[in-house]
Amino acid sequence: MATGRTHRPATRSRGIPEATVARLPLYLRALTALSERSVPTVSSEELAAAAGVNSAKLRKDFSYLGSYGTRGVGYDVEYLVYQISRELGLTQDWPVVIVGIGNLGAALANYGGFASRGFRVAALIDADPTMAGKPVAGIPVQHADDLEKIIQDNGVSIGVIATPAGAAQAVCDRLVAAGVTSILNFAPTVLSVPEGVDVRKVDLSIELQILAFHEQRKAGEEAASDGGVPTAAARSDSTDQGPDGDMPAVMPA
Amino acid sequence: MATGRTHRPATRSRGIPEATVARLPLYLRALTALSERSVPTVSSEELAAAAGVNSAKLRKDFSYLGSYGTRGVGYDVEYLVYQISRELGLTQDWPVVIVGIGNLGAALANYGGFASRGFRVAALIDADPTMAGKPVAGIPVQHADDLEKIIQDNGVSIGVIATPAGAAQAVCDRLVAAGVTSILNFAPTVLSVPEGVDVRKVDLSIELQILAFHEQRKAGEEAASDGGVPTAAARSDSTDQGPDGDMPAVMPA
DNA sequence: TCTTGTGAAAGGCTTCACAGCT
DNA sequence: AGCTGTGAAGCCTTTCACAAGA
Repeated sequence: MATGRTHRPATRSRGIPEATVARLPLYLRALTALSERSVPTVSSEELAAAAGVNSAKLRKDFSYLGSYGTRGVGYDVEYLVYQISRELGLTQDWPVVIVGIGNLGAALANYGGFASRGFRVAALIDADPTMAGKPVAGIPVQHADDLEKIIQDNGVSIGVIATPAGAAQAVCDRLVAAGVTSILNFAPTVLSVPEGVDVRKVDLSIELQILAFHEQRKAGEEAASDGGVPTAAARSDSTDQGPDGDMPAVMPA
Repeated sequence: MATGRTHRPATRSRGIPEATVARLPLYLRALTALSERSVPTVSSEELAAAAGVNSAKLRKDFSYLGSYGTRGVGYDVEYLVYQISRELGLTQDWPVVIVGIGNLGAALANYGGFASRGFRVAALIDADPTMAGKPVAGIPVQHADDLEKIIQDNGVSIGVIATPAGAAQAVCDRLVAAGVTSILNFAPTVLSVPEGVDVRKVDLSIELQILAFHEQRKAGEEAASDGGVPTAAARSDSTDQGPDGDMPAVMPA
C-alpha cells in the first residue's frame, strides 16, 4: 500500500497520514447516516462511537483536514460531510471498470455502495465470449478484447480485478498500459505494477486466517497456566492438531 | 520484546505482533506456491519478493516464530509451511457459516480459497424462505430460524456476515449468543460485540474511497509547483469538482 | 562467503491531558 | 460549562546494519 512518497514535501500540510485517510470513509458513512436523520451537529464523542473509534483519534484525524468544529458545540454534520467528501475526491465522478464477472464480479456490480459515493460502474469486462452482451446488474458484459478501448473511451482510472488468480497479473498489465492508475485487487495474488500505480488488495482467505489465529489463541487460553513450552518445540497442548499430512492445493478461484 | 498484554506475561514469547500475524497468510501463500513447484529452500530475499514485502521485515517476522532458517542457506520450504500453518491454527478444521446468501454470499460460498486452508463451509444461512433447500456451491441453503441449532450442531466458532447492512447487527447478536466468537463482516456497518469476540471487516466501498483519495492527489500533482493553499480554504485547482448537490442515500445491499 | 537473526535507530500512530474558544 | 484542537508522551512497526553461524 502506501503510495510511496518520493516527491516533494508538498506545499505544506499536504500530508494526511495514511491511517487517517483509511478512516475518513468510516466517518463519512456515520455522518451520512446522521445527515439523513437531519441531525444538525454532532460531538466528537458521539461521532466516534458511531464510527467505532475513540474520540481523541477522531479529533486528531479531523485536525489534519483543518478546524471544522466549534468548541463547546461540536461539528456541523452537513459541512463535515462535504469537507470529507471533497478531501476523498468524492465530489467528482469516478468511472470504474470491473474485470472478471464471475460470482464475485457480479456481486460487486450489484453492490449499491459503489454508486452511492462518486463511483460509477462504467463497464463490466470478462474473457468468456459467451458472457458478452449478457446484462449483469443492468450493464451488458463486454469482451476482454475491447479492454483498452473501453478504458480510453470512458476515461477510466480505477480498475477492479475479480478474475482468477492466474489471470490477474495479465489483466493488471493491460489495465495499466491502457491508463488505469488505481487498482482494487480481489485475486489472491501479489500484483506488480510500475511506480505511480496504487494497488489495494482484498483477500477473503487472509482475513479468515487472521481470525483463525486469534480463535486458536482463545481456545488455548483456558489451559494456559504456567509450564515450559519454549519458543520453537512442538506444542503438545491444544485440541486436535490434526493428522496434517501435506497441504492441499493453493490457488482459489 | 513484547511480553503479553493485559493477561499474564505468557510462558514467554507468546506475543506475535498483530502486523506480523496479518502477513503470515501472505508468506504462507508464497510458500505453498514454492512447495508445489518442489522448491526445497528459499532465501528471505526471494520469499519476500514473492510475498511483496521487504526482506528485513520478513526476517523480523519469522524471528517472532522462532529460528526456522539456516544461515548461509535460507529457509526449508516444507518446514516453514508447516510452522506457519500451525501458528495460524490451520492444521485444524474450522467450520464456518455464511449468513446472507445474496450475490456476495454466493461468491463466498464458491470461493476456493476457503476450503484450501483449514476452512470448511459448514452451512449457508439466509432469511429468505424461498432460498431454503436450494443448493449454492453444492450446499443447501438453510433458513435463518435454525441458526442457533446449526451453530451448535456443527461446533461453529467463525461466522461470515454477508447480509444487507440493516440486518447485520441482529445476525451478529444471534451468532454471538449461539457461541460464535470470530466474525468476518462484509456488511457496511459497525458491529458492536461483547468483549472476547473478534470482528474483522471488509468494506468494498471503503477501499475504493481510499483509492479515489490517492487518485485525486495524482491528478492535482501536475499543477503542484509552489503557491500557498493553506490547510483549510477551498482548493481551486483540481479538475471538475462536480455539481455535487447533496449526497445520495447510504446503505448498499 | 553467504544469509539469517536481532539489537538499535527511526518513523508513524495512538493516547493523554489540557490550553484555548465558544 | 463544554468541547475542540493539539503538543507531548508512549507504544508499535519498520528499517538499518552487522554480529553470529552454517
